Amino acid sequence: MAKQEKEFVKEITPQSEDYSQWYLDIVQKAELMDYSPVKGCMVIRPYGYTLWENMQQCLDRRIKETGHRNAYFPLFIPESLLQKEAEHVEGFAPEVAWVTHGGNEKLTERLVVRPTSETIICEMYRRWIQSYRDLPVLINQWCNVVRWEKVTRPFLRTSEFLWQEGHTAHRTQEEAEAETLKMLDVYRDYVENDLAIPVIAGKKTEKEKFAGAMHTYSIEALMSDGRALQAGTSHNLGTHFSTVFDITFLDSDGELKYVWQTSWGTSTRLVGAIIMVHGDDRGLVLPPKVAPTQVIVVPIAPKKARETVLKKAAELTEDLKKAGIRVEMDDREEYSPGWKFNEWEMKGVPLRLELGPRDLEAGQAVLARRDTGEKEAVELGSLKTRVPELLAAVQTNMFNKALAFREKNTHRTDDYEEFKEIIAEKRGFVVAGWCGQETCELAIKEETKATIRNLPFHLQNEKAEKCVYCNGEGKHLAYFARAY
RNA sequence: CGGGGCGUAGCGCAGUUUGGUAGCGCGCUUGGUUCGGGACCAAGAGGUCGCAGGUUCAAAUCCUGUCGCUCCGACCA
Repeated sequence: MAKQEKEFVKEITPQSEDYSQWYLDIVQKAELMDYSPVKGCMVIRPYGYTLWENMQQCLDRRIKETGHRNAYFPLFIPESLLQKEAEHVEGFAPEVAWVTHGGNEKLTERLVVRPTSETIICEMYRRWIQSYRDLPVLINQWCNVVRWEKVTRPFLRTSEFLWQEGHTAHRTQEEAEAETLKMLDVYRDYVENDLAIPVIAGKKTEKEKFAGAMHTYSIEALMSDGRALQAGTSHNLGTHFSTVFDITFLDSDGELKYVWQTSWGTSTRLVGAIIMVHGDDRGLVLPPKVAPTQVIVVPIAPKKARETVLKKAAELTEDLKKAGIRVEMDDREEYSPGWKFNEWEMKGVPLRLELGPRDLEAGQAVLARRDTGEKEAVELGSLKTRVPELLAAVQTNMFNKALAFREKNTHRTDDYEEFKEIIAEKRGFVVAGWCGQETCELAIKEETKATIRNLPFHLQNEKAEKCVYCNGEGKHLAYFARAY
């Protein structure tokens, strides 16, 4: 079977041969994106953009369900605003794009193209917030941001990318912390249930936190090559920004106080995660909940039966569409059924419905799953119930498969030699004790290229034996990995 | 930003060593036959050889510069 697969999809470099090339082949051949004339930027093609739109919908619904509303802030930020929060500027200065001219005239103050919108949003919050009655402010924005990257990869790191950024302001520290954690959990729920990607939720170390945050939480996923990917972050900004932007409110006790803020984001990078968590040598494998096309109908229409087959196939397509399924029929005459099978598998469509003369005679259709390759014959009358069942089964199976892979590739050790060996050879996550010292964190990074992805919540009550590096007291259990 | 690789038709490549009419496969167009895992026949279209200079009677080929993609390292969603 393995040999056969290779033959079928000659367009795509096998993962085992060159994982990076495999990834680059997929993003282009599956028509998710194309390179643009602008260095480091990409064009998201309709197939990729529909995927993104579906992802947006899933997350946007959750963001709204938790009481947030969408708004839009400007693309340009005056230099003086960005400069206000010292840590924040320092973090972003090397990668901002500057606007220096309007037409032919030099601007009196340079503008940055937003790398993130904390500063401009804070500038507005200062005007909008006066009383504790104005709080909390719960706003989200879907937009593009620009970070002048030196090394780019489609979806994973591009100079311009799409994302959502939530920005909230609260009356108390406790409320802000609760919001930060709540939104991280919204991300976890979204990524696990809609994208079928299991994640580790936890706290970032001081070294890895967002520039300007009091502390940062993240969800971390494991790609099929054993490298980790940060899938979403949620920051408790404390009063760092409200202090410098002077966002104050009069509390019920008559005292003027600074608001407590949060911000949180996920980006088109998650498209890259879907590709690398679920994809195989045949191409993309898309989770049914976000797949642009959930079912592709391929009629097998030899001349003598063409009309009856096409008619029935169109009818089935219509029925499934009415049942709320994203279904398309591929009745192009210039391609053979086999060619279409490979094409749609490469594009990751979760379910294929084959309908040929033999099926018609038997009053059935064949359903083929993208995730397992399994085929089954289904009575035409049962399709409307069987298709949703199978889509749900594919979704669940994809998550379980990814979870099993992550568990298999998560190793626990307190021995540094073993640690190095795992990171170098097996990759994946290594769970190890850490003393909390940045010196150890840095040394490990230098020697192994592995970073602390986060200090996971699910292990926060468990005692670490010792620091895997210095053998000192183990303050935390940390997830280490090489990361994208 | 440092080190390596690659830029020739939409895609994958040959041609560069030794300068002399720009080629192959796939794809594309037209017509016909096909259709249960990338079908076949026939006839066509398509390239300022990444870009800019230079050497030469003559440059895809030699020299200089530059841009892009990519891989490996330092910074980031």
